[in-house]
Amino acid sequence: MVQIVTDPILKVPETAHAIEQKRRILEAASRVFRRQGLHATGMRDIAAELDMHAGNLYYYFRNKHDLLAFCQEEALTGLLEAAEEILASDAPTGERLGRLIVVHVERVNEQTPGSLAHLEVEALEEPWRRAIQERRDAYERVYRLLIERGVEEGCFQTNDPRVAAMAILGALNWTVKWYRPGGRKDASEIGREFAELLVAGLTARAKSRDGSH
Amino acid sequence: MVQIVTDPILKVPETAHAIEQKRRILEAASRVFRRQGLHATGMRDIAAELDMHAGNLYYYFRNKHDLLAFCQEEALTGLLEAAEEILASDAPTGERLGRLIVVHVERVNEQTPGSLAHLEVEALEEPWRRAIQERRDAYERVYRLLIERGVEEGCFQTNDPRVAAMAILGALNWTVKWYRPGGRKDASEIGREFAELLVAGLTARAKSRDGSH
DNA sequence: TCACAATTTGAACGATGGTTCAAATCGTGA
DNA sequence: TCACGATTTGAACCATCGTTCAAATTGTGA
Repeated sequence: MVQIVTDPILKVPETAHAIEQKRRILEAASRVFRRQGLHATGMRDIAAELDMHAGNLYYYFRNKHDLLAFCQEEALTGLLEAAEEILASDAPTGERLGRLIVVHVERVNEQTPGSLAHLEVEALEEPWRRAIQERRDAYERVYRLLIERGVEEGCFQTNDPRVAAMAILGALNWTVKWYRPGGRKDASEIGREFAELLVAGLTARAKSRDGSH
Repeated sequence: MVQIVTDPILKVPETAHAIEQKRRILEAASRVFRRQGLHATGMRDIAAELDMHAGNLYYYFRNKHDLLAFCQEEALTGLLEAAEEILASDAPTGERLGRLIVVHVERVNEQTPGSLAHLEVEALEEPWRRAIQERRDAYERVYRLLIERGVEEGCFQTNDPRVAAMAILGALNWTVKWYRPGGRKDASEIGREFAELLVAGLTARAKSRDGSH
């Protein structure tokens, strides 16, 4: 994982135990953030989730922002890797966008750490915020570039690919506000229905524009 | 404005000055909430925005939750009124949905108090939370019912009107995270482009389903 | 001008939560 | 078994923030 802060690196011996503890702390933090909400979660809550004391968290993380940024970093890394994989495939553009949508909804709703990716970057202070914001921007660009490519190919039609990308990402990100595992539909189904709606919104007008249907 | 808390009503003489002060406080609170973020805004910040002291806020509002709920209540009232007006019109269903979308984006981004409507209801405690959640649910139902009506009429096609409604509302609500007044496009333009994309996503497959085009 | 209600002030209080760190405990290799 | 590094504890500290309220100030009607 790329070091994302510019302060002197916190010196923790990279023992197997330390690596495992950091992973456990990040996972616990994500669960509690998701369950209680970001702002209602304190360091004591995260520590309690692991039957440890808050002081211990500071052995592995510089401060709360450091911990939160690691959570978001990991989530964004997962999304970016998934995005690269999908972009590298030779599927049609519309199908690629659809798969991006499904993967996004799945990852932010069904996997920890996941739900915090770029959702509340404003809860971070500098320099963590900038680091995460850049990763987030890179992820948004994936959507915009894919939409632009679709417009070039003639299979999408939109006046402003960036606005379309933001609309799509908004729909996807807002799912963490209302979707709960264990309901009538799982995140994959939600993702697929979102993909149908949102991709159709782009392709429909391309079809009616070029008259071929 | 309907009294939304069940605690004994805070006794403030309804003088012209008091009414004007509450309005000014709500407007200032919305501005600061919007500028700094809900959780980074304290009572002292809101008071400072009006060159007054935090203690004074407690003359007009029971507590911070009361103030926040008033903000959200006002925003939701505006949205619900606009929704009722649009539903009462005799425009085609797709056009009505489009107008709802535009009005929503405009209201949450260009008007104070606006941006806080149902965005962070989880920041409220009971009984304020329940009151706002009910209003919010009523507003979501407007979208779902309109989509269901469109499906019945054959101009929309979707497997799950509720999921479609949530996708649309997610796209709309997320605009407060990234849209800033003064950019290349105003909120109305953003709203119109959203409407094109999202309504097209519903109508497109209805067209391809019934084969008439 | 005065009495009184309305309104504002601003210091203080209590709770919360991030953070620190000396001491204690644990784990490991010799 | 022991020394030493790794890790954890947990109380304390400090800052912040919501809230209170006695006192002061302002506004208004008689």
